[in-house]
Amino acid sequence: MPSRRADPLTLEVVELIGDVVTRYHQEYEHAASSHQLTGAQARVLNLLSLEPMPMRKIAQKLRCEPSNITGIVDRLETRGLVERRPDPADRRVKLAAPTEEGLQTADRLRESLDFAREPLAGLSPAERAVLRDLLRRMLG
Amino acid sequence: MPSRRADPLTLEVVELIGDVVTRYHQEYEHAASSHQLTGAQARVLNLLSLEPMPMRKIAQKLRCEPSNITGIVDRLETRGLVERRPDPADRRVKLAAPTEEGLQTADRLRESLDFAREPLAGLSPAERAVLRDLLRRMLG
DNA sequence: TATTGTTATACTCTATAACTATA
DNA sequence: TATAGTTATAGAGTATAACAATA
Repeated sequence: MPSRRADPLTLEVVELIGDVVTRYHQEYEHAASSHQLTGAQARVLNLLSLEPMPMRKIAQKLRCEPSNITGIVDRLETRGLVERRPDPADRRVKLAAPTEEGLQTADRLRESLDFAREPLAGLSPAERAVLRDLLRRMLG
Repeated sequence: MPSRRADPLTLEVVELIGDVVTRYHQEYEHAASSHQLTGAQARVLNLLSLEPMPMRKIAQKLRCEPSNITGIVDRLETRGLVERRPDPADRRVKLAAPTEEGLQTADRLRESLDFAREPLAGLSPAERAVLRDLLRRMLG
């Protein structure tokens, strides 16, 4: 791939997207650590609060090796936020599911995780629709 | 902060931004590892390729503790991509600077790091300007 | 044989605290 | 005293490979 020089406008948009990504991650980590969770733990807890799932599926969602999930769920389980249940349909499978306390933590986390909600408040509904359409096209 | 329920449009935009963040990070890590670098190493190398700087300043840019930078620069130095130079003005300071090979690696990395360039190719200049303005307002 | 989850291993990133050499 | 960089330490995330239980 030859290095085509992008125009200044494109470069600025690329940089702005990088800024959004940076801020998003900072606020995500901060929100997680305010609940004594790491970013990875918060992501798994959020995932499970939507729907209990096998360890392997968590790894697929997070795009990492299944062996990593063992440790992350171990730590959430030690904290009493998640539990492992047998899968009646397949005894090899363990279903990870949030406890009642885990669901509450996930809810409180989600409230502080809607980073974009505040900045979007400054945009009109029409502008938000434009932003939505542009982002959709960016993501293909 | 009470949990106000956001409208569907806002929620979709929030989710789309999350998708952009996810894809950005995946492509960043992939581009870095294609050069046998970790994400943190790639970020430091890119930073230094713009301008040599003291170890402490790298930590400020990356928003991490200075002690972490020692190891990251160590690994880049072992690879021959970065070198430590004395600061004539203050003998406590070590300036981290890219080697010739480090600059070349940074250049090749940058070519594959302009993630947004390709997706933006589908947007007209006018649409890019709209996106730029919306992102600017999001970032305050 | 193939799949699920785990264990063992090794590396990297991260923060904290203590150390050194300068200022 | 204060600052720059390092070292030591510990915890967490990650990938790879090998393993037991089950399909």
